[in-house]
Amino acid sequence: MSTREAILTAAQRHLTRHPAASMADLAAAAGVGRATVHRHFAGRDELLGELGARSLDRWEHTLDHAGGTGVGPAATADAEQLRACLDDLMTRYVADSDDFGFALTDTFLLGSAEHSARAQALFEREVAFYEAAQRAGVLRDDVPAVWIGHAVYGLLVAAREALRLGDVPRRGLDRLVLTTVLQGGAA
Amino acid sequence: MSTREAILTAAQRHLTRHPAASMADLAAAAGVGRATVHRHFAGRDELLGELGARSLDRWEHTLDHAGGTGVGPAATADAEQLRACLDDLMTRYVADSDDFGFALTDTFLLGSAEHSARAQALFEREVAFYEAAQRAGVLRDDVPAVWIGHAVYGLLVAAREALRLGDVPRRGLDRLVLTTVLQGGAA
DNA sequence: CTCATGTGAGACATTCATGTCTCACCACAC
DNA sequence: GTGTGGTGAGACATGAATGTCTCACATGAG
Repeated sequence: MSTREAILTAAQRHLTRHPAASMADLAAAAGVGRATVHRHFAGRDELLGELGARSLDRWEHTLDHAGGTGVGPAATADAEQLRACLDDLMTRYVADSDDFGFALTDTFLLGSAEHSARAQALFEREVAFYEAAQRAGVLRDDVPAVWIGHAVYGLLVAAREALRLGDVPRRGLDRLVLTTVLQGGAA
Repeated sequence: MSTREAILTAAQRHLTRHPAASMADLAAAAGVGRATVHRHFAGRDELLGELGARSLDRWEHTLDHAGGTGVGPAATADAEQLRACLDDLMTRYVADSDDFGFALTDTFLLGSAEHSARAQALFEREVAFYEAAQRAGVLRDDVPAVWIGHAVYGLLVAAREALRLGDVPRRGLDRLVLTTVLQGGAA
C-alpha cells in the first residue's frame, strides 16, 4: 500500500475515535513523520476533504448498487423488491459507517460547502427512495419521508457509538439497525 | 437577566448551529465584549463545562420526573404506566434537545472525564428503565436494552438535525420521535 | 558504485484562539 | 456632584497547530 493510502486509512480509523486529532496525531497514527503527511496533502483541509470525498463516493456507490438495481426516485413499485432493497441498504450503511463513521458528524465536513452540496444531493436521492417505499406501502406514510431519512442517519450514529463503546457486538449490528428502523422498539 | 445568564443562553443557542465557535464568536453571539466573557468564565473549558453540567442537570431532572414518578431500575411493572412514562420521557427529551442539542455530540464534553462519568451513570439509569419496560412487555426484548438507549440517543440527534435544517416542523416533533422509537418506519 | 526517490527528524516562521491586562466609559446609587 | 461596579475596546503575551524548509538516511534501479 502506498504511503498516501496508508495515511488515509490510518486517519480514517483514528478520526472515528478521536475526532479532534491534530495532524501530528494522524501522522503518528499512520506511523509516518509529520512532514510526510504534508508531502501528500497540502493541509489538513485537503486530507479531510479527501476522506470526505471518499465517504461520499462510498455512499453514492451504495445507493447505486443496493438491492442489485440501486436506489432512486424511479424505483420499482414492487413491495417485496423495495423491502429487500431497504434491507440491503441498511446492511451496506452499517458496513460503511464502520469505515466512515467519523464523517457522519465531522464538524469540518459538515461546514464544507462542497461536501454539504454533494451530501444533500445524495440525501435527497435516498429520501426519494423512501417516498417510493411509502407509496408501495412498505414504509408508513403518516410521517414525512425526509424524517425517515434523518431517522436512519440518527440510527447510524447510534450504531457507531454503540460499537465504539463496545455496547453491542459488530456481528449482527446490521440486523439490529434494520429491525429498529422498521419495527422500532415496541414489543 | 444577568450578563452571565445571557452569555450562557446565547452560547447554548449558537453552539447548536456552530459547534466549533470560538470564544470571540460566542461573545459576539451574546452581544458582549470578549473580555466580558472571560470575566465570568475563566476559560472556554469552564464555559463549556457549565453548559455541559446544565445539560446533565436537565437530563437528570427529566429522569427524575418523567411520567410523574420518575425513571429508574425499580420502576413499576405496570405496562400501561411504563408506556405513559416512555411517552413522557420522549416528549421531554425532544424539548431538552431543543436547548441542549449541541451537548449530544460536542467533542469537548464527550472527551471530558467528569462529564462522561455523569453521562454514563444517567445512561445506565435510563437503560435500566428500558430493561424494566422489556420485562413488562412494553419494549421488545429480542434486542439489548442498551441498544434501545443508543437508538433513542441517535433519534434525538436526528431530530436536532432535522430541526436545524428545517426539514420538519418543531410542532409535533415529539410525536414523530416517539412513534419512530416505538413502531419504527414500517407501514 | 551512483544516482534518484521517498522518508524521518527537526528547525523555523506563521497563524489563530486563547487568556491577561489596562483604560475609558456609562449607568446608577449615594 | 461623586464614587462604584460592570462593561467595551483594544493592546499584549502565550501556546498549540499548522505549514515550510533543510539535511541526513535508507532503499532500490540503473
